[in-house]
Amino acid sequence: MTSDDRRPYKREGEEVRRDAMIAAALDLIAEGGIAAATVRAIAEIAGVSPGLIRHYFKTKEDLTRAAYQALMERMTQTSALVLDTAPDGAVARLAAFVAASLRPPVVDPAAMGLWAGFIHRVQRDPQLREVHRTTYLGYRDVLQALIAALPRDVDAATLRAEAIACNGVIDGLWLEGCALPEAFVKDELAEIGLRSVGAILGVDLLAEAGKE
Amino acid sequence: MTSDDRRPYKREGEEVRRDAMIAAALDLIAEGGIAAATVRAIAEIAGVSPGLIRHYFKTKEDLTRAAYQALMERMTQTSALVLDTAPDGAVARLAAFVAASLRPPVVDPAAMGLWAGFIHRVQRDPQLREVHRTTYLGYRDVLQALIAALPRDVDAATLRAEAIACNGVIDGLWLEGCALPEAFVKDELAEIGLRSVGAILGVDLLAEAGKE
DNA sequence: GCTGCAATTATGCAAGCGTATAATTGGATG
DNA sequence: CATCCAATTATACGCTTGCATAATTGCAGC
Repeated sequence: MTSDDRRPYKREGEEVRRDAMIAAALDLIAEGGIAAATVRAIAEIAGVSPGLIRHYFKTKEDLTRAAYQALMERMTQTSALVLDTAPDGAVARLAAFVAASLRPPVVDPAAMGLWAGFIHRVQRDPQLREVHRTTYLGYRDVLQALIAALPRDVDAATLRAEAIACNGVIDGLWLEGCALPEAFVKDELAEIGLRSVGAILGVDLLAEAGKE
Repeated sequence: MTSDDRRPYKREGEEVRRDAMIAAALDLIAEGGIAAATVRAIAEIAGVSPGLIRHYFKTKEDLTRAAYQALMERMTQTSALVLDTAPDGAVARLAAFVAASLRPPVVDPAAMGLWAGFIHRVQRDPQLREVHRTTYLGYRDVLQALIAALPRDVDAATLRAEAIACNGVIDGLWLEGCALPEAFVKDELAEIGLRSVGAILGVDLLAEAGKE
């Protein structure tokens, strides 16, 4: 005999379901922190019963790992996208990259909340740590390549230090912009970033950025 | 009739107990994330029964708020402490302050984990947000005062932008040093920070910092 | 259309959570 | 040294959590 109040469902491939669960987890963490991403809540947003999560992820920690990896890949992808539409010229490209990193949608409180929510696990879980290291260094390498393309003459050690410093400026300003959005007027952060990175590198990025 | 297996205790003043609970909460969050800071665990580490927490903090959220405030005050205080023993001269004092912010014990993975753990609540809880704003701006004011003391001639708006930028550099480098401690050799971050802040302000901080 | 099986849902459980409330006790006060 | 009250502990309750397991169902292949 068949029970009649059982939720109807549609069969889906494994990938569809996994992606839906990961997306749901990220949405929940972004909005309500790690604590909000319970198995039941994730299931509800993914349009699925809680049991199915267990079916696709051996444990909740597994789902968390997958979500973090997806997040980092998405962020890296977004950064790469900025470069595709950047203008010609080394200085202009660097300026565009810096400015884009300090404006919405990159500067976004929700993104920071998401990132911060994972930090603790990243520090403890070696697998997550490796994902973090790779993506962070990947971003810095892109920045370093942009700096290296500038019409200057510097040695490798200086270049590395400059890349770290510029990355630090960008990260720090990004952080402050996310944490206290109302403390800065529109484009203030981008201007400060351009001026600071320019000062560190001895290049005028502000003039170049205004041209677009 | 008195029960005989009841835990003996010593009476303490309110402040002693509150401090102990706050310290216990911070320790737990630092080690195991926000999730580890349960009422029972906090009580155990504070050497107290769980019920007492409810007695001194109306709700757990209250304790969380107090812990965050204590954390932020401690961090600012630690950085500012250097100023007491800093050498004379505006440039040297600024250099000492910047360098101290980019070395242990300020640069500390546990501190970052702690900070990250609070971020989400900071974004949503207006009271926590106010604590964050105040302490953040407090730190920036100290930095801005140090910059203003430099033997230069700049207007107020430029000074503010410079303070934000320098704060951004420091925050960003601090973050990277905490997140990937093994990615930098000793004092590398401090040197990069000094060079970058110096470049932004048009002052040579590195030469000055080496003198101590 | 029937069958079989993976995909999916439903149910249950033990543990841990924050909080409320009642009972006990330490130690200053007289 | 008896008293008394705030400081403290103990107990219990209602929820939620992650996870295990059993029951059901959609749908492709015959």
